[in-house]
Amino acid sequence: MVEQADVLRRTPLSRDRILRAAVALADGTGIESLSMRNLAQDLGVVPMALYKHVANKDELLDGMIDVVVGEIDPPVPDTGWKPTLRLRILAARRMLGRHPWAALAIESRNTATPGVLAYLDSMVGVLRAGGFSTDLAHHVMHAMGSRILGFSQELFDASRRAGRSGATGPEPAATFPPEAAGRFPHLAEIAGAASHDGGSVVAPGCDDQFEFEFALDLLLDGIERLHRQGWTSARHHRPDHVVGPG
Amino acid sequence: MVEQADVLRRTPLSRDRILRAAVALADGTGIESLSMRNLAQDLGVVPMALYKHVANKDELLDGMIDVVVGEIDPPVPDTGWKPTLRLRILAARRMLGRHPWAALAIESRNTATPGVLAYLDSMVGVLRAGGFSTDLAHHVMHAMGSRILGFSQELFDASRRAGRSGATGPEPAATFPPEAAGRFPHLAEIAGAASHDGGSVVAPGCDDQFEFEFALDLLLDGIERLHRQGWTSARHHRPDHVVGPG
DNA sequence: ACCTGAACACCGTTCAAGT
DNA sequence: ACCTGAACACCGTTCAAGT
Repeated sequence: MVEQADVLRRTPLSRDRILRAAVALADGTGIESLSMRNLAQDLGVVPMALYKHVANKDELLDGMIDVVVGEIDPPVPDTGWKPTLRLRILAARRMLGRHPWAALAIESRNTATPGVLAYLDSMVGVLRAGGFSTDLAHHVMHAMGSRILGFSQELFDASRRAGRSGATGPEPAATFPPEAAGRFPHLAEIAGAASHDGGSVVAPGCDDQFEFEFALDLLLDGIERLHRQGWTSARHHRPDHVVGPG
Repeated sequence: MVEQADVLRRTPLSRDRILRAAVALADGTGIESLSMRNLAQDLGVVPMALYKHVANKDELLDGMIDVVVGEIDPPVPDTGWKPTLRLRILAARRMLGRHPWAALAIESRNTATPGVLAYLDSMVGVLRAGGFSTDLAHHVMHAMGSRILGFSQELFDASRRAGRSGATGPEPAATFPPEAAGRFPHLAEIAGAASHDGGSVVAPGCDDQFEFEFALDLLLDGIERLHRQGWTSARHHRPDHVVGPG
C-alpha cells in the first residue's frame, strides 16, 4: 500500500487515477474508511488536490460506480435473449463479489450514473432484439430488479430518498433525465418517452405499485407452480451451478 | 416540531421515546440529518443523555428499524399461503412508503435485527403451514428477496459488507446467530439448523450462488412464459392494483 | 493563475470534572 | 453515583493567504 503510494507519488494526478485509487481503497479497507483525506494520503497528495478532478465526494462515488460497472462483461452476441441476460447478470454478480461496497453504493445514489444507465439500456436492447414489446420489456426490467445488477429493485424509484423538501409519501417515480434519451434509446422507449421531432422528450414515469405487484405475482405464480409439482432441490442442485428451478 | 420538544422536555427520557423521536426525525428531514446531536436537540436534551439508553448510533438505528418493522400489519389468518404472503408483503411496502429511509437502513445493517428476524420467521411459518418443504421454503425466501420486505435480496449474505479483516471475495453467507434458533424456529429450520438435544445449533449456511440462480431462473422462466403468451399490460393493468402477470 | 494550509462547521464518542 | 461540558479524533468543504 505505502510502496504503491511512493511509486505513484510523482505521476501526475488525474480523475482516472483518483477513481482507481478510491476503488482500491474501498475494496481493501471498506467503504466506511473511504474519506477524501485517506484517499489523498494513499495518493501521496494533499486532500484539496482531489477537488481539482472531482467536484465533491458524491461525484467521486459516481465515478467509482462507473468504473466497476464498466468491468461487467459485455453481452455475448447471437445466443438468444435468455442466455444473454442470464450470463450478463451473473457477470454483474461476479463484479459485485469483487467490489463488496458497490451494491449498496449504487443503491444509495439518488440518480443513476451514466454507466449504470448504459448497462440497463443494453439489457433492454437484448429484450427488444428478442422480440419483447416495449411494454413487456418495461415490466420485465422492473421485475428483474434485484437481479439485473446483482441486486437493487426499483432503480428509478426515488421514493426511498428522504425529502428535504418536506413532502411526505413517495414522490412520483423519477425516470431518467430527459437529456439522456438520445444516448439510451432503449431506456427512453421503455420509459414511454415520446420524442417529438423538435427533440423534447416526455417521460410519463411509471406506476410503481403496478410494477411491484407484477414482479411479486410473477414470483408467487412461479413458486406456486413449483409447489404443485413437488419441486425438490435434490433434483436440481448440482455442483456446477448452472441449473435453477426451470 | 419545536412545540413538541417543549411538551416532551420534562417527560423522562426513555429508549422508546428516543427511538420514536429518531424515526420522526428521519421521516421528516431525512436519514442524513439524523445525528446524535440533532436528535438530542429535538428531545430537549444534552447529546450525552442519549447514551444512557442506546449504546451508540448503530444500536439506535437497529432500534429504529425494529420500530418500523413492528408497524407491518400482522398476517391475516386462514386465507392460504399465497394471499397471506401477498398482503403482508404489500403491507411491508406501505411501511417503507411511510419511512423512506428504512429500506436502505435495513440493507446496510450487517446483522438482521430481532424485529426483522421475527418478520422473516413468520413469513417462513406461513409457507410451512401451506405445506412447503423446508427446502423449497428456504429457496423461496431467497427468491422473494427484494419483495419480502419491499426490497433487499440477500438478507443473510454478508458478502456486501467490506472486510476490514482484509480477506477478499465473498465471505461464507452468515446465517443468523445460533442463539436465535429458539426464538425463530422456522428460520432455524430453513437454515438447516440441526438442534441436537443438548441445545447447540449448527447452521451450515447456504449456497449463495445456487440461491441467486434459483431466483434468476424462476424469473426468467416466468418471463419466457409471458413472452410466449404475448402478454400485454393492457389486459392486466387495472386501476385497483390487484392484478399481476398471473 | 495556481496551489494549499488553515479554518469552518460539523460528526460520534471518550473522559474527567463537577455535583 | 450520577450527569454533563469540554475535549478528542475525525469528517467534507470553504477560503484566503502564499507563490
